[in-house]
Amino acid sequence: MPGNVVHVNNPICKSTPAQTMPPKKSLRGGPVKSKQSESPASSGKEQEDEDFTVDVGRKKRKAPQAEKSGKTTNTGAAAEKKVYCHWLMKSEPESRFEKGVDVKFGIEDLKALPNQTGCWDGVRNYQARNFMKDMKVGQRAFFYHSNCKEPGIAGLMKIVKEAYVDHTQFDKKDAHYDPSSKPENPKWSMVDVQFERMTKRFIPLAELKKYHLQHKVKGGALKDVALFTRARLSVQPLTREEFDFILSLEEQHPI
DNA sequence: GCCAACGTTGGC
DNA sequence: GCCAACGTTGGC
Repeated sequence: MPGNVVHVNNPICKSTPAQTMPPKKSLRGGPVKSKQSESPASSGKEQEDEDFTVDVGRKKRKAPQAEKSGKTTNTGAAAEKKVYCHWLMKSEPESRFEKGVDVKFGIEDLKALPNQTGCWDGVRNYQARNFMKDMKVGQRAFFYHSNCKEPGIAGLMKIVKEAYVDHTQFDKKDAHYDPSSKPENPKWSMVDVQFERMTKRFIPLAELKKYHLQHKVKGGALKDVALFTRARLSVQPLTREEFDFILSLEEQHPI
């Protein structure tokens, strides 16, 4: 573990939710409490999730600047919002300095945190943030290694706390400080995630791309996967089919 | 290090 | 609201 937990910082996680830490490096203390137990969603049984769409009536254009998420221009008509239950979240496993701060945070870093749990902070893109706001406790996400020697999926994690204010937006020392965001009206959110397991084998981006290209032609689960159709999004939704297909690759020989 | 894709900003 | 300039992401 990082000598001092201190800066595991990335577009991601640092702190451990629960955690009481020396006041000094605060940040880390994490966001307040982490009641990991009583989580709404996971009470009772694992709700078998299936993707579906919800009628959200007409969209209210709130207004923040560029806050348009999809291309759904919505002129009054009823809008539909797809509900996802599976996710892919990107983080960089290799050191890189942003504003003097190392943003490295690979799956091993998550695993090394107390309770193998951390908060996914640093997301500064509205679409990605909105997807995090849609996440529910108990849902699974792939931990994707980006901007590194071998990009691809390294493991699985679970959402253990739903979206709440990302405190790093107010921290001048943080790599993702956002001076335009005010505490009275925070712009950015984060969720807490817990390491679940490594995938049985690393699933390289290049392999996923081969399937994507193949599926675009012949049809298949990955024909529209966000990893390629919305490549720059750091938090992406996956349909159940996409998630299951990718997970099944663990058992297959690489192509 | 290059650069394509695409998100954000800000003038008009 | 349009759109050019600019900035960022992230594969290669």
